[in-house]
Amino acid sequence: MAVRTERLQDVDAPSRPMRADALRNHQKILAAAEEIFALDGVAVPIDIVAERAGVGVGTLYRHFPTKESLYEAIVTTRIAGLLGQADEFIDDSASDPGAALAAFLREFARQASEKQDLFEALEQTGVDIKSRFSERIEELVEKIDVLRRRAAHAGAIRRDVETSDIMNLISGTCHAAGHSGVDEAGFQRLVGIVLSGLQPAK
Amino acid sequence: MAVRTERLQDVDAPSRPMRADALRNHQKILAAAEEIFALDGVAVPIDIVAERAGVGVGTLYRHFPTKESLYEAIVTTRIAGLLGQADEFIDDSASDPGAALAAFLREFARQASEKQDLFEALEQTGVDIKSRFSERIEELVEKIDVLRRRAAHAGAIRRDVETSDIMNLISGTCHAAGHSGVDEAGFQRLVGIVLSGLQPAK
DNA sequence: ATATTTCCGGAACCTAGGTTCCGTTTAGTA
DNA sequence: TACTAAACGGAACCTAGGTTCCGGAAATAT
Repeated sequence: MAVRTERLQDVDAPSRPMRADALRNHQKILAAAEEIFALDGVAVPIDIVAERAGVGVGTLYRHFPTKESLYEAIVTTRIAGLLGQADEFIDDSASDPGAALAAFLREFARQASEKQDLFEALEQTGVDIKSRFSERIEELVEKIDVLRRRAAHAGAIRRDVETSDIMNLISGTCHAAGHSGVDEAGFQRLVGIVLSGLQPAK
Repeated sequence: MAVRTERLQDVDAPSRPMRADALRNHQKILAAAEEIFALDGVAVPIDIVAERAGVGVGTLYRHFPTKESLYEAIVTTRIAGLLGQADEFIDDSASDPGAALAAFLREFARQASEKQDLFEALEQTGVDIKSRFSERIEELVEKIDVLRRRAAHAGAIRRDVETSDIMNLISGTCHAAGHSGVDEAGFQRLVGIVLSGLQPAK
């Protein structure tokens, strides 16, 4: 779940602590959005989210001025989680680079496949710069790039693939898998194919 | 281009041949839609298509009772083209099965990547059955399945991949490539990765 | 307990895009 | 050329979904 609660009023505005009910609603909204966006994607009407949170739309808009801002809050949290996991793989210098990359990508794909919102965000990588979490995605790309370079250096994957290729393959696969309703097993098979495609030609 | 012109009135309705201007408009609409859908995808407002065709919306709706019906007409034509090409690869018993599959998939992917509408249609494979061209896609899957089986039998690709896997990988890749604006070269690289991922483990 | 201030809820508003309607135009025909 | 039926065009309509507004509740401060 991992929800941000602190600092809900603007910086340097020591006015007053947020009212108790307001805080409660804020979290209810985040929780509801997390659940519903994951299941149905961002296309879900905002009213549904409000209803699920047991709150009026007006209240929802008081906390998040825009549907996109709510979406952004959720996705940013999700990506933050991935960033943490990426770091673990990067720091674990024990395992071999090829395995580290593969393991991370599998995890990455697994999450993207079960959180509609996440992959909907990913598949926009490089499109409209307007979305504010694009810099989070940049960070993610950086980290994957580290793993990719190491794997390439170790000869575990081709040298001519770029990190953006990897992103495209994974997010594309997630997309297709999501839309045609394959099960977890089938999904991992797809990722497996992509991973073996990344290996150097024999 | 390849546009259907015949039989625009219902079957067994020998009433009268279509008026000349009507026929002309019909084709202008199809041509405009083909161009615009390919470029901008199905999401483009219907008014734009009408404008591009130099026709009022009313006229457009006289020829195609629904936006979806227009879309369907375009996509059906596109898929028909692919079916033809698939047959060529199937009939050409000279070339080796692995190469035939790869060549067809490359061509398939190339077309999907340059026709937004096509891949938007493909990525719905298996979702809503309502779209009437779903049976065309079935046909396509059948043909790809022939190529796949032969390639598998010849040992050119793994035996554990299903045709739906291939469809998912290709259409997913098209999707991602389309959304992140890679060039033709980058795109073929992605397809290449997928293709080599399909090969048996060394 | 009362005043003050924040917050709540949901009706109302606005926009975009698909679809329909109908007065006008034009092709086909005698 | 005049008549009729088919086709045209685009204003108007309808719906869905995001966003705003404001009178009424509810917390917190005094």
